[in-house]
Amino acid sequence: MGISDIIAGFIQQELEEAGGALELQRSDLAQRFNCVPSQINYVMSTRFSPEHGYIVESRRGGGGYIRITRVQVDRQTLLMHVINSIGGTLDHASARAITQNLVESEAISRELGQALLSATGEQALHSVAKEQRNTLRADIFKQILIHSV
Amino acid sequence: MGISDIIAGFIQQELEEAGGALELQRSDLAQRFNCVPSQINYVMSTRFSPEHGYIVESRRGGGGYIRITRVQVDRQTLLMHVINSIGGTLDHASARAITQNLVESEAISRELGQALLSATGEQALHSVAKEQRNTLRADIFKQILIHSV
DNA sequence: ACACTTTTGGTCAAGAAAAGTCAAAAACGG
DNA sequence: CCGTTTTTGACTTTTCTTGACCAAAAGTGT
Repeated sequence: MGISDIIAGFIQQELEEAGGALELQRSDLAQRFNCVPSQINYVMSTRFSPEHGYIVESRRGGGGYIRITRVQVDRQTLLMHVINSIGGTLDHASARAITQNLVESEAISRELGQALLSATGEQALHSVAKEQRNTLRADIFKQILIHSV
Repeated sequence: MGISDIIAGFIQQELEEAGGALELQRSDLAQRFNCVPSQINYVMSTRFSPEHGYIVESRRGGGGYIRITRVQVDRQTLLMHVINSIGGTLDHASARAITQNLVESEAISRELGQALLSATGEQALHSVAKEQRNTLRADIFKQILIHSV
């Protein structure tokens, strides 16, 4: 087991104790585990990405920090389920149906639902050839959902 | 947390109590927080700028002051302004800058800002030819904003 | 009125304190 | 052996702090 796993484990434990949100300093962590600071970035991007159910915010400069927040599981699993169920293409009618479901089950806000439909509507995609639209629509749709977690 | 954050927090609290407008003295503040006066200018320009929704006026000389007024911009006109200012194409860096401005001025929520960037990011658009992306990005960006009003 | 002094606030640039990026090198699994 | 994941470190960018010097408004004495 490499150092990345050890660091990830430590963070998860801390997160547990802190109840889901945690603020730490990159250089501190690096020092504690005797690794280069950029290792922390690696751990963040491979194990605490939105896809994994975490939000990571940070700030540079004096007093900088890295804040990790674990996102609600219910919502997350539902969203992941939806994301995975969307294949490589998505037609407009399906997009509408899925969005409506998500909004009604309160997995996403009405506002975000509107954004999903706006971003993947015919108006937005009209410059792209018809045969390409459903592929693109799937990509955009999934990207928005992934990053909304 | 650095001193800038502490000062900003203090001012915001005072602003709250005073109902949105506040007059203070630079040297007083500096003394209270034990920092150089120019630190106050730094806090003003980084946290109470117009983009953050504040107007700051000041006067030098005897009885000088710094007056901070919280102002709420009309969301709709600001959005329309932005939408109109976006031409037929939009590169990723500009999209990021505009989004950040909108979020910071509270014209859109952080969530919608994230959606904007997700929908117009390289990830989402990778299936489309590079030469087409900036056009498409502009379309998507505008559609989301238009329907968010 | 006018010149001088005092009292404020403004600007800018240097340096320090973080965090981010990216790609090469190393380690690992099949 | 080959492809993927991990580890490192050189270089970049952002944010914050400090201090020296500048500019304006008010006060004061003539």
